[in-house]
Amino acid sequence: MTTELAKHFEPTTAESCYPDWEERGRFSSRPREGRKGDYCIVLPPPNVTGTLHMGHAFQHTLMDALIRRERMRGKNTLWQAGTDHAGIATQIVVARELEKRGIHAAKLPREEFLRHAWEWKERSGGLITAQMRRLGASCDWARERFTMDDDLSRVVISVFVRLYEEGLIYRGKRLVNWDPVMLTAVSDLEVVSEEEAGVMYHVRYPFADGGKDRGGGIIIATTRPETILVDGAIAVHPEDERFRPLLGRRVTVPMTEPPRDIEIIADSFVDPAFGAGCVKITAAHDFNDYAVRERHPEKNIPLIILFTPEAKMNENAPAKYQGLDRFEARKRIVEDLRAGGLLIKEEPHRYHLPRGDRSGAVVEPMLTDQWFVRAAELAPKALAAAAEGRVRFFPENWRKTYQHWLENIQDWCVSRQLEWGHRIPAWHDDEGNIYVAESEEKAREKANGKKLRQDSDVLDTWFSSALWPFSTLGWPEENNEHYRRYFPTSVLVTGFDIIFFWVARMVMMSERLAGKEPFRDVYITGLVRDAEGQKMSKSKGNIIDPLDVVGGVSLQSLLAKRADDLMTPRLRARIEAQTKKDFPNGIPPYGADALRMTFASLASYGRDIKFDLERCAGYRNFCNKLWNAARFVLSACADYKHESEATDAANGYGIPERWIVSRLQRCELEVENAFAIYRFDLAAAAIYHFLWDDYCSRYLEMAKGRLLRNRKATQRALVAVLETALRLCHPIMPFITETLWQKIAPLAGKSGETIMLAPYPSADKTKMDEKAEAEMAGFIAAVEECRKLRAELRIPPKERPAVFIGESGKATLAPLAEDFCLLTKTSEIRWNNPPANLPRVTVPLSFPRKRESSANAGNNRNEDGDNTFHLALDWQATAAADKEESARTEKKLRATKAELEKLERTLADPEFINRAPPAVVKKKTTRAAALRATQKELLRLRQTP
RNA sequence: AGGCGCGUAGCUCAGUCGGUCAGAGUACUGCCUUGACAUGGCAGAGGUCACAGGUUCAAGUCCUGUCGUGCCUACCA
Repeated sequence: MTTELAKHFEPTTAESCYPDWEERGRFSSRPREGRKGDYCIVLPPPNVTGTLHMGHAFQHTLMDALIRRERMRGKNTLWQAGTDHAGIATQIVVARELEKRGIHAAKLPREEFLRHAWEWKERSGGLITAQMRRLGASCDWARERFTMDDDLSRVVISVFVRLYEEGLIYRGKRLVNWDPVMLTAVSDLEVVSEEEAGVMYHVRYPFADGGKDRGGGIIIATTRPETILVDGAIAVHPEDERFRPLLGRRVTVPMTEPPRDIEIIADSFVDPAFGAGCVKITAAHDFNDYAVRERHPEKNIPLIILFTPEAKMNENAPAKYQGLDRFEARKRIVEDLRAGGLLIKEEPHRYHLPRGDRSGAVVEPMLTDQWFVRAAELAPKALAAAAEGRVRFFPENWRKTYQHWLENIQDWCVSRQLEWGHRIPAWHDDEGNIYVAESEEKAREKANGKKLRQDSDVLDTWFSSALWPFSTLGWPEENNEHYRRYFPTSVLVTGFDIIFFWVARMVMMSERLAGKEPFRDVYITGLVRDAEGQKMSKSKGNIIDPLDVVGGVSLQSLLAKRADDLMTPRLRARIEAQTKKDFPNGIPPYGADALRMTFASLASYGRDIKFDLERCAGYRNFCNKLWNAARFVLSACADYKHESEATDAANGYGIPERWIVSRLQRCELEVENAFAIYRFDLAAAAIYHFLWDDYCSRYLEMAKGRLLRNRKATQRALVAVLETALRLCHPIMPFITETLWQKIAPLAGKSGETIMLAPYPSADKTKMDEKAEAEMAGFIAAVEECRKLRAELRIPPKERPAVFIGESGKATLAPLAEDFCLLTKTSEIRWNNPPANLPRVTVPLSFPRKRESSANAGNNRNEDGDNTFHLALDWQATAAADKEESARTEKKLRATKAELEKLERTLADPEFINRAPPAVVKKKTTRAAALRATQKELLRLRQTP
């Protein structure tokens, strides 16, 4: 060999092939002659808020595996990459960065802030794509996009204009979730509610007529006493007898200046059993209350806004409260209520507080002008796409979640009061008219040259994301080659956390605008969590950077990454302690292939992926195993010259060669079935077991002996199977397979510059060999029984005793006698029933189904009438080993007896015989016969010593 | 409150059509540095499949309920 392989797999070396792939255009989506179909995945564009996390790496691995496999299967493939501007998230990050440099983002002119944001985008976007490359992602980088690229922005604007003109977008004053820290509206999806401790205040509103009945007023319960100031009504349940007499009566709102009266009205949303049984109605600051007002237009319930955008008390509050923060105001008002004798009761109360998911601030329902999409009009087609199976979910049950949301869909607030994003293409004149157009010029035309200013809002990020699958492919240019070829895309791979945010909205927009579904399949992945099942998050300090798993990281760097940014020292100390405990020596380098294999094997249909580095270590070992297998093959086949493919007979293939080839087909079939339903874990497991158990532990070990006897055929099998297996694993482990394939492929007579474009293996049924598999199954069983016997008898490893094998085993084992001796470290086989004084085991043989009834199967039946034979080692056990052996015998006997009794009970049941399928009856009968033989043998053994 | 999951070996999880289905990896125990690999080999121990009913000849698997647990949606002021 001119080029020796290192003794251990070195991931970094293998991973260095990436630039070559890229430079040679291996990832290109350009269609080629003779390709068999098209396959496209659009990458869910990562936010340019920083770097990729484990969840991204996980999903990217799966997408890359799909793409690489289809590329090898001969399709034109496009993996469309790109990043998302991620409006609010990025704006927060950029503002924070500026803060560090002493710049107050809020005070910057819009243009200046945007300049900083673009700088940040360049940096972050570069980091993200570098990370993806490091993990092996085979995106068509030449087509990489950003949601705010000029052409994509133009599409966003034109879609907005179109939907506006079609009446699907409108502007209106509506109650929206307002984030008083970010100073923007947020959609209901961006609000997280968690239970928190609060206080329920019971407050008396005096009767306006001065009546002293019922204690002189009505008592309401509230958690937000500060909003009393702008109450518009009191509501009770229409059938609540306690309050019925009060309907229509008026009460005075406490502490208003000048005092205001409001009416007691009936509305069935009030729960008589909760709180005081009656509710104050603050229509401008509560969604329920707003709805009450809409239901009772005749009552003219006032709609008074109490807060500034920062959630401070505005001019509608009495002078003494004006300018106070809402929570400060609450304290003061409670004090004043108490002083005025109107505070009847305070009790601790747990309730859900809505907070902005980005800022963490308590969100305020606020009446503002916003832009909305009439989602309810878009939903039916999106529902139909799923119902008709044009869009299929994997796993299927996520379809229900999708449907449920679409069936209950609300209008979508798409305006955000931010700098960073697609500016809404609407212009206002001084008279309050609005002109929606694709450019200022066009707007001015519509406005007859009036002085205009553009709406200062930008669009929700998800608005542009919803167009991503087709806008990146060239839509609305219907003739664009990529659009025609690759749309609808093949599969969307994403997490369940954004089914609402993104998946449903993409389908809605695509159905409406492109007239078809955006993707055929939706594969919903689980969410990557840490080894304890905690969600990975910066604030928890349990983030793992995927590249640190690939390349390793010292404890120091890890601590710096996790804790440096944290403001609170206590949190910092806790995270440092936890990190030191979890990774006392940092993280060793596992390599991209091992990480990818880990991700694949964790990708079952479960919801949570607990990421455990131990698992990763297992697959790193697997890489090393594969590496060393190749190393062995290369050294064993240094003198091998490939000759053209021939029949098994001409190849000189024996049973083991036919067996390993057959097993390979089976593995290929399993992988194919697994990929078809996105069960990457099953594909990974099939590959793992084939390579480790069948190829390495069994065939390769046998090959060591067979190379001496049947060199050429053994070499051919070793090389051909390994070469195919490398191609089979390539989609999951691209680097190691490319490196090894470069060395192995020439031996196998394969040409080609890269494994990436070599054909993907698919099972060849003619190479499945049931007979060889059955005979090898018998052989393997014999080897395992013999090894167990060795271990039980405590035979030192260096000893090579002879082995007795009963006559009925001869047909199966004689052709493999030398292999048997090699694998069991025995000297020779003596073909007669073991002498009675030696402990022996019973080995079952299996036969190919087709030949089961044929005449020669009978030759292998022993005196018990079942397909077994006896095996013993020519070795006198020591007393100690003997004692242990007899203990084991007892245990086996108990287990055998128990199973046999259970089986016999079943077989004795006439119902079972009558109703169960004959195949099952036969199976159990056979099993019972085998157990009886085993039991007989064990009983004999117990008496012999 | 509704919806969707989950509960299988110490840990992380497979188990598709009800019948070789009590499984894998990892951790653990013993032996082995044998010419691909100690990131390895051989062997071993370890589970009342959360619990209770039901359907069935047959249930980890299907049905009902209970307990535990997680997520999502909507919420009572």
